[in-house]
Amino acid sequence: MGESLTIGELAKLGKVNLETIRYYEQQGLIPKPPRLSSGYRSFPADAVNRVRFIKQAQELGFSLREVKELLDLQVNPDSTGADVKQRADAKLADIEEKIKILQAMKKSLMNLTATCNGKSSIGDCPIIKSLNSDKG
Amino acid sequence: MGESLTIGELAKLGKVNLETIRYYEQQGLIPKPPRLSSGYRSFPADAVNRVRFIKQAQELGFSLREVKELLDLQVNPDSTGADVKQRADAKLADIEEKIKILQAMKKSLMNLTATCNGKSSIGDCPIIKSLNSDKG
DNA sequence: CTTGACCCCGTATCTATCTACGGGGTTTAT
DNA sequence: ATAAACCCCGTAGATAGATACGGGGTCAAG
Repeated sequence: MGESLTIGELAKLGKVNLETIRYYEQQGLIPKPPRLSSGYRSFPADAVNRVRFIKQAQELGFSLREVKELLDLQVNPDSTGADVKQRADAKLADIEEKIKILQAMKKSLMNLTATCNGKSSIGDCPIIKSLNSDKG
Repeated sequence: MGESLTIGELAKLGKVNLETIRYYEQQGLIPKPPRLSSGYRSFPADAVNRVRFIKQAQELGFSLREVKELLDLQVNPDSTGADVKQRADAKLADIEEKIKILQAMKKSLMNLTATCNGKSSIGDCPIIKSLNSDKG
């Protein structure tokens, strides 16, 4: 353990473009890594996890700004525990909301595949309807 | 019921910009509405649900292209049930994956708030680590 | 029958998130 | 010690998803 990575290695392991790494660094999503005497970046091995986390969170509909907020929850050591808790709770609410909606979508889709299980025409199976339950 | 909406009303009810409605129509996410003699669009009342669905799905990380695929599941009447089922199952897998990741994030966050419950400094509560369980 | 709010369309502009380019140093394998 | 492969930086270009602009019709109230 404790291997360090070049930007290219990190990009490959994180399954993103090399330029994306530089972009994330610029945006403060990845801490600025130390440099070798050559000027090359030298990333710690666990930077891979951070890159993947960013990508996954994005796929869940979080903007990079929001991802940064999530990451800052664990990084910011000068914020009080209470402050962190408050922000974490807000994120938690976001997450729970997403889960709820996804579960409603899942239910509708399962209903759709059950209803239209291999033959009948569909017309208007209620994918949309099962959302929009109550929120405004 | 059966009221029809102007584009402006639809935008307001759907909580999006008016231009966004035209954009969605252009992109095939909203069916082209009939026009009044004036040329004004006349949307059915339930277009609101569609707009909201689109927004919600986006917040869950689906691109507009993917949203369209979801919507087409219910609209396309000339696809066989089996075809629809296959595509629905694919979407279902996407959704379940998202739910899984969100649940992992939720767990980590809850752990974080529990651990750092109002006082201790945090340092490196494992938000990131609990993701990246196994997928590649 | 005018005024303000609303709609039309086409086109241009904006933001977020990358991705590519170009000219140059560095490392590595032969 | 040289060629391939990699990295640096700054800047430009690409893509998705809106948003805005501008010149002009339309509708409803007074």
